[in-house]
Amino acid sequence: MGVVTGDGTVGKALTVLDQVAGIGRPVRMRELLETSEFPKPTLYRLLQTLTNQGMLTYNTEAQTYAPGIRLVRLAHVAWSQASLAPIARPHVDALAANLREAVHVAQIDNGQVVFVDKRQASTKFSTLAQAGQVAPAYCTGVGKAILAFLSEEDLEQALLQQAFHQYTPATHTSANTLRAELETIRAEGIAFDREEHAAGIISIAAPILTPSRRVVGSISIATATNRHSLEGLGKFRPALLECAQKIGAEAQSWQPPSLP
Amino acid sequence: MGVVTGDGTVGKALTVLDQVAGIGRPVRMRELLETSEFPKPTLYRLLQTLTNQGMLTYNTEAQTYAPGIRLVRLAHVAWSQASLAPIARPHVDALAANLREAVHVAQIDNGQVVFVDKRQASTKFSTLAQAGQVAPAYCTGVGKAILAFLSEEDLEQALLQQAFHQYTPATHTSANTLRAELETIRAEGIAFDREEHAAGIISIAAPILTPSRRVVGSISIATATNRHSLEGLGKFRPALLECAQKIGAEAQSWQPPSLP
DNA sequence: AACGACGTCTCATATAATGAGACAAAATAT
DNA sequence: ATATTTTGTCTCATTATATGAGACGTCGTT
Repeated sequence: MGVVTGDGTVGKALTVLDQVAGIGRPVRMRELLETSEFPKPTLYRLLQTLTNQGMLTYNTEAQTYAPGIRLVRLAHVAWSQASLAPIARPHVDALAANLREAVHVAQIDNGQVVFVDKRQASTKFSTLAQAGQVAPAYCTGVGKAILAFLSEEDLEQALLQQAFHQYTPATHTSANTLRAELETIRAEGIAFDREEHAAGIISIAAPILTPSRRVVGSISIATATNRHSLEGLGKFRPALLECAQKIGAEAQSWQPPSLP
Repeated sequence: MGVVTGDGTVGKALTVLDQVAGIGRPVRMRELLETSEFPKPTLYRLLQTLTNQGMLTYNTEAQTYAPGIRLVRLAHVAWSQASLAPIARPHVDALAANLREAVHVAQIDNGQVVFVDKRQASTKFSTLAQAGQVAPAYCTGVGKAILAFLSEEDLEQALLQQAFHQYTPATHTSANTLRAELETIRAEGIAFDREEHAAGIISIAAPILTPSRRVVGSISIATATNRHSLEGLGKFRPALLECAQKIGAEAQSWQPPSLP
């Protein structure tokens, strides 16, 4: 599920690359080996290949691997072409200027949502470093906002890719209860995360729809329950919808990366 | 030079990935084939593999390839770990707030410089989309600022990687004239691009040195000759050095990706 | 000094990839 | 309307690459 297997050595190398990238800090080969599907010499060789190619970097003193500068080079190209963030950013900045909360931009990818940008009026917080974060679709505001507007076929496919793991008592644990809520989201144009993914975190989200009603992503305002209530978040609905509508208008010719 | 060959199928796939990413817009297989080193079925299969893996996306209507969402996911991890930008950004924002010009952050990669961030007080211009851009080291301010502070061994290696192509009459065309200027840069702590890479474009740059005098990158202020003179750029020297020093202090434990 | 942990290397064997040529569909030229 | 060209896709005999058990070396721990 998710990452396609059966693509020979390239697939294996990318699996290793994902594993290193997923750790989020420099990591030794031994630690990678613990959860790797590959035997030690194979893992070693794949790490060597990726390092030689600049996709990973190796710290000889600490004996650790980390993402490499070639990945950074590819990163920016990918971000500017394959994500909504360049189109969305000016609109999200305008929205965020009037808020104390952060505004997120997300897209769907293999049934998960990828946060591609986060903007906040305050510049205290590093933004891009938190982009690229992945979350489940079925229990996030941004995820449900996208699911609700997928085509019937894409929705069925996406529902098969949900784990329905119960993160909190509020989490959907079946496709059927989720379907019912998706109907409501379609009617109201807005999705809420009611502490479904993490206790104490709520959000309000709107889908980004092109003029031809194709869903390409979503935006959300997330906050902590000790800062806002759901009712309080509801007040952001008009501004959020307007912002999403403006992004959608510019995204008519933008093509989201298709599912593998 | 630059990208290591001899890494089998993974190396080939990454070469194709770079080619698609380097185009900067969706591209058809035929166009890729024109400059590809691979025969048609090989290129076709590598493109299929990368698309299956989510590193590229394929638009069936336009029959074009473009970077895929999996690359975006990897992108953000790489950017936050493998680039100086997260550390540098708050300092560069503070510097840029007082300027009309853009401030760039760069790192060295295989003898070239990679721009990893660009900040400007005005938000009119898309910033991140221009990061990831690569330029030669020998004829850019950021490049010369880094070269001047490399170890003897790393400098020799980097000089071998310079093409010394003459972009303008001001461009260095030999290692010897460059070495002389690197001495001056070391003495003054500042590098200038005197229309060496592009006519009409000048910049002032400072290396980012950790407390242990390791060069990890550089920052620069670039402008057009019809907006500033070199003398005018010289006035930014104290602020640029201070900004670089602050970044360097925080970068002591940060490890730049090592050369493959 | 002995042992364990971890990274690195070897090579017989297995698997994956190659690329010329063929084919199909769409686009272009006549 | 028909012929030709272009482009993308597929096949398969052959070649090249990759595998992974076991061994080895270095470093850390006991």
